[in-house]
Amino acid sequence: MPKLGMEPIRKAALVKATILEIGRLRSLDVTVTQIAKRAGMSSALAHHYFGSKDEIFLAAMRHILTIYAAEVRGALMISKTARGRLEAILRMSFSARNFYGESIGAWLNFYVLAQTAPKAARLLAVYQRRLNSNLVHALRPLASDRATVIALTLGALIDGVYLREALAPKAPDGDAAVTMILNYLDLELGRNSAPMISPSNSFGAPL
Amino acid sequence: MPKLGMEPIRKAALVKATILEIGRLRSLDVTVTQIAKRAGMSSALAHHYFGSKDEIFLAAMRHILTIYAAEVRGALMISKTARGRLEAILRMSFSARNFYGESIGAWLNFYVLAQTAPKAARLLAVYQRRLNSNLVHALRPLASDRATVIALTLGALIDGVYLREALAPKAPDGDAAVTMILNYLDLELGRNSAPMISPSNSFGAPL
DNA sequence: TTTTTTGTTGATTGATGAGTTAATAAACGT
DNA sequence: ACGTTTATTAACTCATCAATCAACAAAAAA
Repeated sequence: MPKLGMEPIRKAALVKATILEIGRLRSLDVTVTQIAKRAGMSSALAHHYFGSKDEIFLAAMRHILTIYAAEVRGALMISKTARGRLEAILRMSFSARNFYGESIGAWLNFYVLAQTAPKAARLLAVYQRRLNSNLVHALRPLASDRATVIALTLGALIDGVYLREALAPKAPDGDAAVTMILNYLDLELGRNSAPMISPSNSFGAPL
Repeated sequence: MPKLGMEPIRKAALVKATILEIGRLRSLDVTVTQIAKRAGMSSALAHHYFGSKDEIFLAAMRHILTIYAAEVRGALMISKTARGRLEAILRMSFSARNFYGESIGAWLNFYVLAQTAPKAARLLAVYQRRLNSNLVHALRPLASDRATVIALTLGALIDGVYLREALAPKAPDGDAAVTMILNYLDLELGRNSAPMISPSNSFGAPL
């Protein structure tokens, strides 16, 4: 009983199932059959729509990055101050959608995939460039010459916290992650002037 | 022509070959046959000595952690000041032995292994606890109450920088990594002294 | 000298899993 | 009505790989 127009539906289901399964097993050793079963279809159909397992993985990765990018874009638009934009980027990086069990597990494994799959590496490079560009942009008015260094450090910090959460047996705590990184940021910005609009800086003002 | 006492030699060769192959392929999808061949023996012999592929991986991981721990211990012993001890930990984390292509690639993959193999997770937990304890210990006299927070941040930064180097197509730069992290550290400690020993800082002093 | 222990490998087994094929069927266009 | 396109899967092929086995060789112990 072939209802037509199934392609996008099936593809979306497969992408979702892929992220779920990778997150659940915390490994890229997920079989196409597993993914397909969770998505409610046969493995043959998965191959029919995506051609290969690699393509399924790439589609899942693309999806995660797309969601994340959209969230950051949205949050940036409603942020007026430079400090607010930085905080927005951080909050989105550890938002509920991106920072829960399945996504975190999938992330780490995508990093691994990027080590061997050139297409995955390119996707990840795009994400990293965009993140860095966003950070530098927001930092420029606050720390003109040191913007690039701070952006690099922030990027590394984000990845590091993510990595540690991926390993932690406990449930991830996005707020704690953001607080920790903001602490570093305020330390950096507190140094050379930097118009301190925002609260929660080292002067002890409450959030 | 069986010379006796081969066991430790063979095992060491296999461990070395494992790290090399995982680093080279940047993936845990290394076959026992590949490892054994690089170590100059048959896959059957590898199984004979280690019993299973998992045990081979664990031995390799244990080896890397042992080397790293020994280096840190050694560096800590000859450091007199608290600040020197912190710098020592950082330098060792990005030292030549730990911070070159093969080891970096192996590291990231051991993190992945730890997600599924409980024994690997335990090993990694030991490393993380020891690192944190070392950091807190060295930080205590410099930032008594904030020591734990700073230690956590440093740990995340180390992992984050490592992760990014694992992905970068270019050759790793340990000095740059250390400088970046020391920058954060001095910022935290800045309030109370912190002599600027390190080169290549924002003052533009040449190496 | 016989027996046991240690070292070693080619060949085999058994499982698993990616990708293909052949077939069925319902919708759509003409 | 009829051929084409889209949806779908059971069954199959083919490759890979971890692990085991059977066998041989040499040193050490008895």
